[in-house]
Amino acid sequence: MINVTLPDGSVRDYSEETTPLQIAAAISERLANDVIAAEVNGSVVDAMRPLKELAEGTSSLTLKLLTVKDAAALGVLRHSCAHIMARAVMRLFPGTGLAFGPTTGHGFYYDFDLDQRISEDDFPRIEQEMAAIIAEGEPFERFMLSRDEALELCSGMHQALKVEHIREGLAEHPTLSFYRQGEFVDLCRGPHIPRAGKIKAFKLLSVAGAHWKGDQSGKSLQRLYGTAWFSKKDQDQYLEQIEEAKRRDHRVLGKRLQLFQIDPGVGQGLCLWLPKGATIRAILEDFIKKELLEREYEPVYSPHIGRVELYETSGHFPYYRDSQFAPIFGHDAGRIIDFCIRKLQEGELSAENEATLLQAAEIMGYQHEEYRRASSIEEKIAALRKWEKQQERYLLKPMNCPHHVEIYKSQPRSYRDLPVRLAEFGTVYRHEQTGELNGMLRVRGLTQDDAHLFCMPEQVEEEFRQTLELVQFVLKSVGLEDYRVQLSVRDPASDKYVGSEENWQQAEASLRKVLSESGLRFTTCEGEAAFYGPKADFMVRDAIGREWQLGTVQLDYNLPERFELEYVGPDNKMHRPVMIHRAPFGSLERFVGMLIEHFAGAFPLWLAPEQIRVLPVTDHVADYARDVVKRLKQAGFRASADLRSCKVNAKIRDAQLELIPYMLVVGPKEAEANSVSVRDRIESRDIGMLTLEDAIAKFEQEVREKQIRQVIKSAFTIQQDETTTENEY
RNA sequence: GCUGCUGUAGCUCAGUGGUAGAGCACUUCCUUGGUAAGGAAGAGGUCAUGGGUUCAAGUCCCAUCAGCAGCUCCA
Repeated sequence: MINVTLPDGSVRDYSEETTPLQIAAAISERLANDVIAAEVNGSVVDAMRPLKELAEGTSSLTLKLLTVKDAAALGVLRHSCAHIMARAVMRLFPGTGLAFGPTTGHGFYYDFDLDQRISEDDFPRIEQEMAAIIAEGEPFERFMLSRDEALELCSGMHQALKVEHIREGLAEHPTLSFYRQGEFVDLCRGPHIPRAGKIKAFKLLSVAGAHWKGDQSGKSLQRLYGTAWFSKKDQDQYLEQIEEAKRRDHRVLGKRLQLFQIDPGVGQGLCLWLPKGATIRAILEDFIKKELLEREYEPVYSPHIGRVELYETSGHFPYYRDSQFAPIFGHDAGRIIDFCIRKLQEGELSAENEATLLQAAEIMGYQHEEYRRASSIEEKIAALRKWEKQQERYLLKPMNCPHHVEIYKSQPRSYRDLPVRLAEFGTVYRHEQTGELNGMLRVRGLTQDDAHLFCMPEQVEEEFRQTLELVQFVLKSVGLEDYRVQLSVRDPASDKYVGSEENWQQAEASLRKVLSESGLRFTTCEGEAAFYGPKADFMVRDAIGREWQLGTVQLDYNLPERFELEYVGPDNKMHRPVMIHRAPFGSLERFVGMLIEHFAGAFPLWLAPEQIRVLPVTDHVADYARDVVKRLKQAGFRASADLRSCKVNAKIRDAQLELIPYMLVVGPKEAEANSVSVRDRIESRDIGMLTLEDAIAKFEQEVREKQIRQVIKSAFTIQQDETTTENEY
């Protein structure tokens, strides 16, 4: 007998062969019908497995029956739907190789190894086949095999990837679980729904390429994405949210509202801020500048390029070489010498090519006596490097920190001067892979609202605390109040990090301590730290529930060491300061792109590029309209008049579509009374006639308070983390 | 960077190997109006670029460039 504790606290004994499904059936037939899976001792398992398996050798367990009402059950449903999709694909495309088929935040995918291309045109027949499988309602059956049996089964089914995975990825597992549904058998950890009929709504969404085990050099697979739900209604809501996200796309709105442009003639990932977009950015910049002055930051400016040595010292150049724009060489032969060094290091330079390259470098003016004398590869590299260092080499700056470090070093610092807080809207350039570029969200030239704080070790926690407070303050000012912090620490097993063990431990401990004390929600991510230090990233949820990585605070004990930063302590000895890198918005491109989507283009009054438009009813009141605009501008508003000789209806429609917060309709009546009829974009109606003074006072208050009167939200409320479930099998 | 899809007027998009199309926007004229589109006329094109196949290419093929989706990456 097994002792089972149910969520209501009741305890009962069941025979070892009893399944959670049978327990449900004993309670009520309806419950049994609703059961999707079970939660035993906190983990989700099949409802069709006998208790003795689930108890894992013990004689008691806690059991929760998961039904369509439990979010955890949705993942089980979707994973089963992935199996059904795979089954349908195998029926329609014989010879399909199976890779992995996990669930995602809102659905599932399955990777297929298949020569024939699946396109969206194939979706209807795949969906039809899936519907047929679901209608048959066959059960999912679990069975266990030894490694040898599993290998035999998978190779018998010609599933080479599964065979490989059992041999390599699952080498530690003595036995392996499989699930059978009709003729379809798949190596799978489970759990699954009892029968296919539980799936009430599903849809294939897209097909795209993927790599076997996420390895870029691995086999190319076709990934089919889909979603599945307990009800048609849930699915419709989800699909509507996808449509809503499309409607908000900042690339579409940015074009329609003339906020920014990315022009192939200028270059991939290089953003042109059009006047309206630039206005939003300028307002945000002014807002932050003012805030930083109050918090005793000092403004600095630094150039867009710097000597390569600067980034060699910082470590950025060697670490991120492939994602930077190529260095600018002052000497014609610089590029050839640089190429030779790299190829020598990689051992890929043939004697013939070496001679050719050197001859070319010589023609360009490289003096190579020392190189000729070199007898080993190391000596050759040293000779080339020595020459290289005598030449000018510049890099478009990928980070602002080295420049700010040099500013710190420009004078001797006393402990009395610390903390030194250097702030700059620093524009940096990164040669992101073409496939990564995405509107303003991922660009090659970006401006960070950057600052570097240099402080004594004992000041670190207080500075970090204040920085967290600043980030929270600025996010709140734009109405973003739903966020969590992700603490990214190093992966102890990796060697990509610079600096000593003590420094890392100290940095991570400080961040963790302050975060814990702050009361902020935070999660820890191993292996996500920057190469020079741990960081706390702000993950902000927007109006329709999507999460964005915006602000970041990073703690750095390493750059001060690399650049040998110092200050004179009270003991009259030299000490090493600690650096904090921080950017509350992250980059202005990304931040504004995110804001466009968050507000769906309808910015609050204090941020709207055009705040007020004056609409004369007839040409006869054009002069009065101009006068109103003039007075609005004198009061500090961004306003214009629509003086076209068309009907006021048309002017209103255009202003509404341009998402201008307020429209002031003026006709003979208003001109007579020195007043305006205010139309509110949000309410989409006339809210009455005010004197111009009263209207200005109303708008001024709204701007002063940074009121956010409307955030267009999605009706969609079912939200889960966008994390893909770990897919061990 | 990889896999796939896409590229026609300023925008959104039709276009079956045989003379380049629509709606909106734009320009001009008429209209002078009261809270989401008044009317008419006009202008606007190297069909992304470069090759190829063909009597004939926007349409078929190849390459390049750019965009999109996903993968991989993100200081």
